[in-house]
Amino acid sequence: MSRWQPDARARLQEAALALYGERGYEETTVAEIAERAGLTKRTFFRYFADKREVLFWGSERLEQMMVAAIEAAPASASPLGLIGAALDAAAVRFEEAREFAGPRHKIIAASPELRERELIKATSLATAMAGALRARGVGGAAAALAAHTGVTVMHVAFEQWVTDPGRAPFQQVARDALAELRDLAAG
Amino acid sequence: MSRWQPDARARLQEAALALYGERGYEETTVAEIAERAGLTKRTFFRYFADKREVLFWGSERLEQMMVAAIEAAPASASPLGLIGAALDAAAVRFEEAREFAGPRHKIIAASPELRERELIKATSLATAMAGALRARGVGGAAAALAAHTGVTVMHVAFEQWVTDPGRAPFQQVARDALAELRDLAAG
DNA sequence: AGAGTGATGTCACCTGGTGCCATCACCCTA
DNA sequence: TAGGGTGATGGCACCAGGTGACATCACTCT
Repeated sequence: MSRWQPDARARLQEAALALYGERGYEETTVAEIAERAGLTKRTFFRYFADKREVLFWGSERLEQMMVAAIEAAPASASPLGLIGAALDAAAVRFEEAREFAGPRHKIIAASPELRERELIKATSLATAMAGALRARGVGGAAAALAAHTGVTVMHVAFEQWVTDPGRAPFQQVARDALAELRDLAAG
Repeated sequence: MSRWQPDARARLQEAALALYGERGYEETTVAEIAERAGLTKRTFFRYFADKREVLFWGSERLEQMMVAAIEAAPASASPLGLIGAALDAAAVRFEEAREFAGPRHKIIAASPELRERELIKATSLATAMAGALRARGVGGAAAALAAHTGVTVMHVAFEQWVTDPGRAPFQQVARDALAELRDLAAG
């Protein structure tokens, strides 16, 4: 019998998601999360930089996957095609965590503090994507604009996907959203 | 002789700007800001919701001015023309506070916490502008996209303006940036 | 068997932020 | 002119997020 249960990080994440969902983010204390996970406040802060970050752990992984998708796209791809490839990669990631997406999204939407954190993650993602686009030869200003727009499209699609009772695959929703953008830009 | 000096809010803002600039945001405590302004911590929090907000007071005013500019634009204006009108209004506001723009921008750029706050202000601004665009007949999704893009252009222009030693008027920098965007979208 | 290592607990501490009540200058009115 | 609002401020206690320093204990390696 080991002294410590395994997967402390995952237990903390589950406990946080549950408590934030039950009582709300602000009404939940870090000590309560830790207790529910069978740990202490101090240990919580060893795994997560702050009370918000527990909901965003893994966002670097999404960033890596979308950047990799841009890097791996065929040489013939247009800038918008590269964004499409990145969105396909995001689809894979979102479907992986499908079960948590809804509750997590609801919690974040309800708290300004968490929305702030989400926005800075989105900016970080857009910056990384812009770098990847530049490496693929997309011009500087266009790269930043395309990346930010791509992230905006992703959020729009995510919102639809997560609130859609039928739950069409994210990939399809995202592709539709991107096509809509294309029409808007053309029209 | 009155018990209180006038303009407590302005004094707190000046003290905060000075201290954040001298020591950095995180290294400055609210008690220190209050003391420098001849007040107490408790009073600081009567004027500002938190330690960050002292740098963002007045952002509703910018929002109002940009929205008003969209509402007042000639009926013949295109969506991009409406964004241009909003940027002109922003120019008026920025030139008003020209002397503080540089230090303030530097402080915000140096602190993730402050960047988060700036991002949520930008989102709020974009949302308000999108509403004004819709009221002017711009279609729903296009309105949101145009508004967010407009705010992005504003930030790009601001960055150039604030770091430019020659300090061309913001209006001119913003118009150039908008023209660049137009070319990108067309090309 | 003993030293080393890594995850955790414990404790003290600082700071942001809030609720509650006291204080005091000013204004208004009788 | 006395006295009762009123509004801005101070003072204080308190909670929660977050951190540094050190102790503890299971496990591993030699």
